[in-house]
Amino acid sequence: MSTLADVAARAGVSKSTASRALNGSGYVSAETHARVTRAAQELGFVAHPGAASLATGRTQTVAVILPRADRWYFAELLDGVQEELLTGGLDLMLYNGADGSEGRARMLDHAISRRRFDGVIAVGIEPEAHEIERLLKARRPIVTIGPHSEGASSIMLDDRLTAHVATEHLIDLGHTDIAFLGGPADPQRAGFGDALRIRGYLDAMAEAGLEDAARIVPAESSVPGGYAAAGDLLGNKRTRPTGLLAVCDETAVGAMIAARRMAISIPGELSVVGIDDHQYAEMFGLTTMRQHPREQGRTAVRLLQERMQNPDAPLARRVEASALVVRNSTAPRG
Amino acid sequence: MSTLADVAARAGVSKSTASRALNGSGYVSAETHARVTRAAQELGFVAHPGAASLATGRTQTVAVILPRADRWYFAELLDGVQEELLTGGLDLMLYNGADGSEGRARMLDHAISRRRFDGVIAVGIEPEAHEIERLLKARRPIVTIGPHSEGASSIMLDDRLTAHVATEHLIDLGHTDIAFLGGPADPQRAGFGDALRIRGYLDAMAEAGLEDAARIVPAESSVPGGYAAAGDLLGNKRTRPTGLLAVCDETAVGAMIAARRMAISIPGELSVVGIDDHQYAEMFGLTTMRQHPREQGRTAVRLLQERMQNPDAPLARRVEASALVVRNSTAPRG
DNA sequence: CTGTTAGCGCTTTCAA
DNA sequence: TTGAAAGCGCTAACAG
Repeated sequence: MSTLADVAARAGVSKSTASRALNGSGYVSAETHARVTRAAQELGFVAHPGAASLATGRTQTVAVILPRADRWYFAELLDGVQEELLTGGLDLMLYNGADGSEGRARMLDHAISRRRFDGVIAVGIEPEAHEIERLLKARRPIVTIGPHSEGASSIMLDDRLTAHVATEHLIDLGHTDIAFLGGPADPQRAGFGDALRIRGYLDAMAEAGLEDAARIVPAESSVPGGYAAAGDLLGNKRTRPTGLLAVCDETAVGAMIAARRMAISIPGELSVVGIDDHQYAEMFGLTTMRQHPREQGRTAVRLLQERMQNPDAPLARRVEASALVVRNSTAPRG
Repeated sequence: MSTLADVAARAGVSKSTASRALNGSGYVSAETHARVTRAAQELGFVAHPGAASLATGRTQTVAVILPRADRWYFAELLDGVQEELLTGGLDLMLYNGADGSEGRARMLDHAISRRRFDGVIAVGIEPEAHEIERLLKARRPIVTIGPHSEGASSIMLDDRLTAHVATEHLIDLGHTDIAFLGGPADPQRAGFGDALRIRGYLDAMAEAGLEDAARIVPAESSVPGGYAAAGDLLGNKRTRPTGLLAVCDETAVGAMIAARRMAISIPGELSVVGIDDHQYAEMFGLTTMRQHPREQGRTAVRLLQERMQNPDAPLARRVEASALVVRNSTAPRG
């Protein structure tokens, strides 16, 4: 509850000197600095953020836009962002709402108009939604995680390569009938990342001369989603593939559970590869492409901070690689 | 970028009148009100939150303290909170960090000292951590979700009754050898909710004269946690229980997967009950006690708003009931 | 290196 | 019902 004036009085200096000493900006003698810091400490002084923001235009807050928190990937990301923000003394204002949901647009408007943040980390924003353009109008630096957008720094998994490598892994094991499990029923509406994963899968199939065998089975990115989709796909023994690349580990796990229910042995009769290296992958023995959302979150904060300090800093565009983690869900074609 | 002064000028009134018109406080003629609102609209005016907060002391922000975002329960809760906050035009400042984690205390101090929020929603705070006391010092209303604390409103599941009912369900089916799966290895360190669930389980067992058969098998509240713990528990056919109450659905699902791997039929040889009605419960046919974290989140916001508007409003203490949802994971003892 | 002086944009008495 | 004026607590020129 004490104000800068109190601190200044106690230290026997003016408010401006106190301010300078506390912010480390401008010249202050070592002795004065010490006196002021001590006074502040003794009074338990903490600057009123509203007042500071009014005076400087800065808020020490980062907005995080997230489609949802209930998937492993996003939750991990969020944790990483939070950790890194904390070390910088920045606050995290969360705006979570599904793409295209009713509240989402309203949320974004609300967020932007109140401009309560110095920077934005936007996760999984679809370029065609033009959300980035609206954010850019707020003239705050932006880092996207997922699809890259003009005017923003970005971090993304090399989705295409990831799916390519995963598919090749199956091909190398001798599989020729490999299905891709994931994406919406209407492939046109596939999210950016999903579309790239499908692309990588198709490329790899084509390179191996298997383009005719390629098939894409829509599935939600969740365990029940993978379970349901795999149920249909694996039901008929005649048409069942021997290899499966899932859009993410959750979907892959769902498929594995479905397979087990149908008494299809993994990896004996069916090899499954996921993408993520989800917390559950280990227990299911799932072969997968590992990515590090937590690290991505931390990196996003660092990139953002650079541009918050220097708005003219160049935009960064990071593409992350993933590594194949082989467990027991894949084996040579029987 | 336009300020209240701009709006006032455009509407041909003073700043104070404009402010009154926009905030709906005080007397303003209908005609003036209309003119001001129009002017504000045309200019796309939005009050600078920092300035408003400096003048009023209020921030239109609610802090949410969460142990983690990667579990279904917390993620759902968060979504509910966000939705409801949005309808009230409030912003959500997130502080997530595991109980007792290194950053957690720092986070809380940071949050409190900056007092950037008008109220707090604290999820799963353990009473003995004294975090609530520290929050109360910030003199902001608090709603806890989970353990109740003096001085705060609270919403909690009736954990004890829930576990009691779930256990009774198994007893009614004729089971006598029923284990509880969950809680830490050292029962003293069980979280508040977990401890109550264990209590409810023990009570029900005792009431049925089964106290000697009661046993508690520690397990993490996660699928892999349930899987690992069930592996040990179910391994020996001699000592294997016929009924299992898991601390949450994730643990229950893990146990079901473990059972299936060991070719233990559910519900033929083993009945399993969970708590939550998790997104996955349906697909696993899991019998469970349903709770509604999303609704709990919304309710928390409403309770908080009441006390934000009127600090003298009485503290609320809501205890929510859960309902038994019977699926296919439970059956009469074979 | 330090103090004085103006605000930042809004709300809120108080008088009119 | 409206306006003038005084801050809220901080920062940032500008002098000194």
